[in-house]
Amino acid sequence: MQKDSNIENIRHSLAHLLAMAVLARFPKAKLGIGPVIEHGFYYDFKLPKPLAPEDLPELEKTMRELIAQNLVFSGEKITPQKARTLFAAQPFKLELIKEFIKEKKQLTAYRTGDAFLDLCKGGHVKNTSEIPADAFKLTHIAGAYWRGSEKNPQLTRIYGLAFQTKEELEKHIWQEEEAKKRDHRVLGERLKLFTFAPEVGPGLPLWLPNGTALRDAIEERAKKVEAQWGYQRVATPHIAKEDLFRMSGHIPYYADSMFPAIQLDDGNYYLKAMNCPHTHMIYKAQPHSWRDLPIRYAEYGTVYRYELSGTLAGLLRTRGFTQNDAHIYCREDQVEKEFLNVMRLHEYWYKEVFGITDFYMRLSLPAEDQKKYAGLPAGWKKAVELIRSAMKKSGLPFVEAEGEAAFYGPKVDFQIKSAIGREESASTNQLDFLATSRFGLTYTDTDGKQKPLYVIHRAPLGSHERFIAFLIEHYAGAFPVWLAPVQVAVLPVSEKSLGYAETVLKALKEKDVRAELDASNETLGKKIRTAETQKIPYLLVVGEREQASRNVAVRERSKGDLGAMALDQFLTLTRPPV
RNA sequence: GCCGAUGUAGCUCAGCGGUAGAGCAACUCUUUCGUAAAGAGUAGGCCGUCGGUUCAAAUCCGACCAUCGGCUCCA
Repeated sequence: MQKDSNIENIRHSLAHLLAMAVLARFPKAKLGIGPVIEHGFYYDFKLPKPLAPEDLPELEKTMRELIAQNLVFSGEKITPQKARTLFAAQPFKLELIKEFIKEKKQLTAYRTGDAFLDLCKGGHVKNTSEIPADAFKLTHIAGAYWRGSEKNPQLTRIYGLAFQTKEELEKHIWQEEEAKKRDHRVLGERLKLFTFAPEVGPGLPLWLPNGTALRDAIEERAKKVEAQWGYQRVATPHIAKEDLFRMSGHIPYYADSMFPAIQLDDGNYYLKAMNCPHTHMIYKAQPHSWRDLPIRYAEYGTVYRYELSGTLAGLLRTRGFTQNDAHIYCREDQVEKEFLNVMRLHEYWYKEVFGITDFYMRLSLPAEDQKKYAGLPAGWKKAVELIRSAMKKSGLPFVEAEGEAAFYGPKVDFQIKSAIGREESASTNQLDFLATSRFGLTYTDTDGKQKPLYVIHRAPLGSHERFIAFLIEHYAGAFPVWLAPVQVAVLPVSEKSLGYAETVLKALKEKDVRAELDASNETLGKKIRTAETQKIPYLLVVGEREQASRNVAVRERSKGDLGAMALDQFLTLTRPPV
């Protein structure tokens, strides 16, 4: 429908109007770029003085006045020379012009009304009268580097939302507010999952008992799954000597992201930022025959990365986190099959276990700039071919992205989307063809000679921290029974039933159910309310009636009263579905 | 790290020059209760930290720390 194609034009036109409004206020402002984004638009400016959020309504008002003037948008092709004259006062535009000329692109400029001219490839409404004046809103101000590089000057970015109708705008704002209620930081607090302490430090989460129960439930499941899929578990320390990280190549490539060295009298020690080097030493501890391969070492390894303070965000970005890590050591002829199995494992976790149906893989390749990457082009090419082939065979959706590879090989990220559409990079997998040259990892082939080895790094559940953040938002805190920190709450109707409630609690614990007793001096209604807000899957109400019949009255989360039944019958309900 | 905003009791927030308040949570007492909030009372704060301005600072200014929204980065 025309409606859909038009919204982009409306958003783009609003970006121009925003630029006009800003120029009206700050005639000396320098213009960056003003593209359309998912729910609206933004425009970057170099401003003579900082802008406050309180200034946004005024800019909006100016934009509405401009809309009311029924201004005409008109575009024209311009010559490089003319472009340089027209935008002589706009250094960022001149930079773009220079680049476009180099790329031999046709330059176009768009005029809005008489006053405003912008270098722009087009996509506008014909007249501002087509823009609904009540369906956009300037939302926030943020800093953004010119052209996305921190080496460039930082500009002020103004974001706006824009829709076809006021109703759509309001609906979107409402949805954002709903999403905020699911924010893992909000629910993490309310469900008592994790916390942070200034004394411990930023980006270093503390897991409360409820959160730890969740971690343990996932980890126990992972141990079982990995045992079934042919992995062996290993464990390694959190620090290692500098030698190891020189060998791995982390020191030159990754040192900025590592916590600084601990200096001891036998040299420098570092907190590990990755588990691989340690695990490789386990592989190296004994000789391996071609018959032994593939060897799959799994571990829940805690790593520490000195992330920029401004990037820390709840559990999504921390400075210490525990990865669901494993390394698969295999021969070249095994790579494709192993990689395919890793993809199948992801599929199993996401679809079967967590009900995440919306996910895709992203193959990250090196940028044109080879300098940043450690490998030889030949090894890269081979590695990419092996991965791509496995990806195709998996039948799972994937995209390719340039310039985002790890320094030791191409990587495959799994992007997962939660029930509310938040997309997260959940898992990173790499094919490492440098382990032989860096660490001297080999195997003895049929001819008795040492042959080079491939290593697959995989982490389907990424880190506990990020994955749990995702799950909190995905389930809105209402975890399935097998994950719920507290699976059952026993609620005595009054203190008269406390004794029987304790008997029930004991019976549940004997069956390894994570159960709690609410012994507070409150009404039943209050106890139910408290338990429901804690998202506990099952509540067992026990009063004199239940005590007499040796039953429990079961209430299921969000479904309500299921009636009385024997405890054994109830226990069959709480078994995990798989 | 950079840009911007914010920082008051465990939590959510009010107060915004004359030395602090509410609701929930906690604790005590009363109540002994049948499927989403019983009633009363008590306690709890160096108003993020450190400086400055002022007769007087939670309130104004500065620095730092932390958090939030972005940028960059990333599990």
